[in-house]
Amino acid sequence: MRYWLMKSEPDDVSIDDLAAMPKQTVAWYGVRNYQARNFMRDQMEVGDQAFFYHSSCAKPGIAGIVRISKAAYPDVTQFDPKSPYYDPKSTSEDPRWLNVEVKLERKTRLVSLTELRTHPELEQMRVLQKGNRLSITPVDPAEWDFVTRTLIGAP
DNA sequence: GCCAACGTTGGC
DNA sequence: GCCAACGTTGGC
Repeated sequence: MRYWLMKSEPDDVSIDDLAAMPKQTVAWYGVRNYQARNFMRDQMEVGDQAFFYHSSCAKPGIAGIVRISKAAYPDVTQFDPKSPYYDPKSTSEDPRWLNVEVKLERKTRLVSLTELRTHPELEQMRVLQKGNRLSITPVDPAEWDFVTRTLIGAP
């Protein structure tokens, strides 16, 4: 069982959008980076928990907690010429891109990026490292505990 | 296999 | 909109 941080642009899918989805579940489509894909393919398991992180927006930060509800399978948007995530080099026989599905566990207060940066306990967190661009990053259990217990608190 | 050019990410 | 950092592409 592992912990993760998954970035989403709230203009695309926000924590409130997820809360409004049927079954509060959404396919994590659109990942077009091999390292992030490999995390989903090789390491993510149903039941893993992840921070739902708002990126590329006015208030970047952790907005909720989700759980992996379905293991990786081919991302349908790669085959759709109308999708911004279309990949003409990918074929259904040998799909290049995958997605898992996640289910909302709970919405949290917005723990901003600037707040995360103030805590020495989180210095090593992948998402805080300079130049980090990965949309899916592993979260150390100690970091997970610190954020959930100390910063977010009980539901 | 190298590496320059180019495209993307994402905070500010 | 800017720009640093990084990934990908493609010529050689």
